[in-house]
Amino acid sequence: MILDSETKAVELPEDHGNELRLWLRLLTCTTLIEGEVRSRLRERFDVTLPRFDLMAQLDKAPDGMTLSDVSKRMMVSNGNVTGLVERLVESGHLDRRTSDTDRRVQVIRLTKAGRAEFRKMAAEHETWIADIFSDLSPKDVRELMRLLAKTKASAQKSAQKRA
Amino acid sequence: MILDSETKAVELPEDHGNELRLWLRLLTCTTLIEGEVRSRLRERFDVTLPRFDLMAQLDKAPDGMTLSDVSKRMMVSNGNVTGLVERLVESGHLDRRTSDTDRRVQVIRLTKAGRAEFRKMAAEHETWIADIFSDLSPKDVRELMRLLAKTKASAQKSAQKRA
DNA sequence: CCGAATTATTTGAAGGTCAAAATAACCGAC
DNA sequence: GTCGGTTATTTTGACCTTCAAATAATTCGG
Repeated sequence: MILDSETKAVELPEDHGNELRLWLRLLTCTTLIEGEVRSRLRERFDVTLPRFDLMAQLDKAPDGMTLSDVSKRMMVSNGNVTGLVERLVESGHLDRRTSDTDRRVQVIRLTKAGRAEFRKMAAEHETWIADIFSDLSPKDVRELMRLLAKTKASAQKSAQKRA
Repeated sequence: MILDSETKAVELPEDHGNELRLWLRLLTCTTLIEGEVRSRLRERFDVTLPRFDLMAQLDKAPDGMTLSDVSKRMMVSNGNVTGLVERLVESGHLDRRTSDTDRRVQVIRLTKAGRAEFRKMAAEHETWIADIFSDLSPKDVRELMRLLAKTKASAQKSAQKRA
């Protein structure tokens, strides 16, 4: 806080240019990589990224997940998941059933075919990612992991405060 | 390459788990921050992120931009920009005119009102970003900038190869 | 000048996304 | 048991997004 020539308190606008530039760079990186993954998934497997992501979640949960679980994990809205699941059940990748113990709950699982399909995609996907990051040394990777963890914590704290 | 017990050449599947985890963390960070910015923009100014981003591009270009320029800068499709611009012209934030020298080209600019509105939003936006990254030291910020630049270059190289 | 290739933009179809409202089912206190 | 609050999901409406095809205008070689 400083006092101006008329002795009135004014805020000194701080310079947050570096943080802003960092955010733009982070966004650019992610957009770039995401776009690359997206188009490879389409080309090679004719599948969208959201479908791939949903299947990835289910692959880690052999006993299935509820729609709410999925929506939390994927950080997307409930209504979004409804539609996504709808289309994947339609195409035979997912199995959906109402829970025995709570009739509000839908439990979804990969079908046998869905799982096989996903495993194929996942294997190739992993090599794409490796290639995309191939110019980073193991040390770079470790360091980025560390700094991004810190970033995530900072962002969560900021979001928390507001909520 | 190794030889298995039946003397047949097989690929040794390398472990790219770290790169994969790095990618997921990068994605999580970005999604988290983007969601936060998105909801603050909605709450405070009732504006969507894509509109804000488009206006941000135009704010840096007093003489306007063509739709193609915008779509390259924003890394989104042409058709996308058409619709976005359509709605912003409608709401009086943007001015759109056909180029004098090339009648295929549409030049768009911020209107006076649009620019004023954007400046207000941008100022506040910058403080949000600063807050979101506030737990990072200046050194962390520098280091992240450096590593993300390296990541971007690596990703671009990988995308290049494929195209 | 003419036609082919290129470039800028729009349109259309399908899908993804959110917030908010609606529906449905559970749960706990009476 | 039933009323009220909570939780799980779906629906709705608006918007964003992409790709591919269509339209329109420019450029350039001949």
